[in-house]
Amino acid sequence: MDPILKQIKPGAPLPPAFYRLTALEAAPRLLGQTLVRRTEEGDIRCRIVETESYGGIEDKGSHAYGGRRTARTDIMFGPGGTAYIYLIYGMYNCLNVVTGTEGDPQAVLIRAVEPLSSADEAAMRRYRGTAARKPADLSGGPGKLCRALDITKALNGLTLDQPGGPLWIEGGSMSERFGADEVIVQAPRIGIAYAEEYAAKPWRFYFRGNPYVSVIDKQAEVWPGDAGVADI
DNA sequence: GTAACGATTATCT
DNA sequence: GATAATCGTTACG
Repeated sequence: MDPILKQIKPGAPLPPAFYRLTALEAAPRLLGQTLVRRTEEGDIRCRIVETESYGGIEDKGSHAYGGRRTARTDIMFGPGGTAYIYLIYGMYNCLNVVTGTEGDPQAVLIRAVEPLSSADEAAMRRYRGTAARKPADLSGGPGKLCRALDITKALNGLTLDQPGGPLWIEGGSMSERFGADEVIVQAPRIGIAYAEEYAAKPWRFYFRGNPYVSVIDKQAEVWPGDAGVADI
């Protein structure tokens, strides 16, 4: 059993130590956890099913590459446990979970979620506006899930490690996280062709076969899991 | 000041 | 598969 996952309790906020992990350690372990969005009309709960790691100043795919600490990226350099939300292509917001320690920019992009109940799905459909014909249309993609959950830059910098705010993360149930046919796979990240040797790093993680995943990679390999991971 | 572009998506062929 | 949409951020001067 993964020593980090062992400390995650279903329905409870993720332990503070989780947010001190590197993005590469945290990204596969955020799969199956519950993202909760509190709106004026009620809570929307969904399960994280696809993530990407953006870690460190050496990662040419990261906004913080080379140590770029600007007004936009500043939140990535702070301690883990906050939301880094940015606007992409002038149209879509993207949600990241900041991890790591002060001064070390680490972030996990949330690329796909699935609603936990039909009520959650209905609420997400309302925010999306368009008729989602298949699951991935609803919340399979970083921009789509932010639309479906009404996540905008107004929530940038928000704390994610304690419940009660507009957005937080709770442990998912172990049965949900490790269903009989549920396997975590890893593949190269999406949309970072410019990142040279970092473009091919297999730092995208998702549940194989999950219909909400944004892009299926036929060459994806099974994530090896907890080998070599220390207790937190 | 200003130009180039992006961790994307919807729509059209 | 190709391409338009649309604007904040970034780098450069």
